[in-house]
Amino acid sequence: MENRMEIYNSLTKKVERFVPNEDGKVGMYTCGPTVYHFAHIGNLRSYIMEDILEKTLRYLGYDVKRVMNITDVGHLSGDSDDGEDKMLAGARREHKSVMEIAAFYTEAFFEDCRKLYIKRPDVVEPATGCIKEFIHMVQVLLEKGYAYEMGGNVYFDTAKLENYHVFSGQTEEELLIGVRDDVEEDTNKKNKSDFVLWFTKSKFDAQELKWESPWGMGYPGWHIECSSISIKHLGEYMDIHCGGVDNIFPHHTNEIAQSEAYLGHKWCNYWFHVHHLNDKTGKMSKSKGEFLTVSLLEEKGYNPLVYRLFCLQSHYRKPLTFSYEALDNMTAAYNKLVKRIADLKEEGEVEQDKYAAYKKRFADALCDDLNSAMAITVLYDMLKEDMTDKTKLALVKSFEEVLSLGLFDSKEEREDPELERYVLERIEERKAAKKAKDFATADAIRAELLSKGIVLEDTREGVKWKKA
RNA sequence: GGCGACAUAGCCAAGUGGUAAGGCGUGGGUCUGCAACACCCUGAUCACCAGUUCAAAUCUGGUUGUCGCCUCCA
Repeated sequence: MENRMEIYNSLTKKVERFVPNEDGKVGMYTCGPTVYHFAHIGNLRSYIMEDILEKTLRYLGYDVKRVMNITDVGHLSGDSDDGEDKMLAGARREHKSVMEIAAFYTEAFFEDCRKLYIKRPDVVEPATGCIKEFIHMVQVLLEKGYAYEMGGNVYFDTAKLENYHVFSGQTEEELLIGVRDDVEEDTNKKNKSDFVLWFTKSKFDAQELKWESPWGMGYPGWHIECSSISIKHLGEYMDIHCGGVDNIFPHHTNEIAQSEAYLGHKWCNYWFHVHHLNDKTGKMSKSKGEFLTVSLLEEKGYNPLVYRLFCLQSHYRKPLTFSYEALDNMTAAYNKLVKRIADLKEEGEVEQDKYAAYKKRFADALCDDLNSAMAITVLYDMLKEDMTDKTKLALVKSFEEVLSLGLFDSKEEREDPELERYVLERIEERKAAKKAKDFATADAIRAELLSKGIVLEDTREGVKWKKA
């Protein structure tokens, strides 16, 4: 098939034509959440933009297989020996078992995704389900001489690689200068950048979850899971790997190191990284400032899809600053957009030439390094165009395959026959009152419906109503 | 200290060589029993300085600022 997608590749630092290994098929991997707490909306920005990427590829006709891991073990607060497992910290905080915590926050994560209309990946794999595969990979790395045992743990030997720092182009020495001083050094490591593949001994030894391994009872390091899970489901050659920019180092760097050492050849061709959501004070994180979750936005009266639109209006490779003012703006824009689409009628015929032309413009925008803001503009331009409503509706439906903004939701909501009958009755009564110049009664009816959450509007085409 | 990203109107933001898309808001107007909706009109020389060019927001160099990464983070 025709490959027309252009996408920025963090590996080459260039916008490149996207050409999958196998024509028409895409293997896509996403680093999933560490399920020790709720996801904040900054985390979700990545998943929204990855969702757009996946849906764009499908829109273009690719057969996409997308895999996501769930990190429910092995993600330490620090990668050195004294690190504390995030999961365990979460469990202690809430007086629950690690598995309970994992189950709860995994569910919460997908619930957030559902609210944001993020498609669930084809394969979702928890790390704890792949221990056998992790052990196998570590064994192979040991056999090939890329790993060593020291002090009870297995480490990856980064000195065995010529190009470990593939993303940054920095050398070992450069990275060491001025490095943070709050990290305790792990004296077992041969090289500073070596990382743990398998733990059996750590100062923090109260792990709930441990497995038998050739090196003793223990648990996997964080990086091994993504390599292993992706190879398990997508094979030895992967097309595109996604994640937030902060994963570039060390996580993705280490993934590449161990995967390519294990496989003996190039592993993943394209790396897609989404930049951060900031607030006025800087990067949004769980450890400072307001902990913004989807639920919190809902409590404050915001539709999660407004946040999705907010993300789509900016480029994934630019930092985005969150503010309530911006979200208020976006709410107004969103409501206007939905209303405009709800007012389209099933009239006329689809004008095929215009339909095709706008679909092309829309796809072109997305093919231009996922220019979602421009895709939204195409939507607005299309709605302004002089053509039948039927054509516009067909186009909105088509665009929604990628945008997933719930642009038809208000139409669906209307399909409540009982409510509709009642409202139409009241509208008739009001009409009669208005005709008799009894505006007090007319206003009373409008007020009554408003108290039930129904907003009336007198337009040129007659009275319209919607849920507030 | 090293590496990297970004800097466009009140807010969000597109635009990578030919004299600034779009959205929201603001102000004015049309319509209207009122309100709302809808529609029309309304705004910036692109952080700063220097350079390349017939031509720069767009390329080069520098300055300033903001943010990120350099083993917690999407």
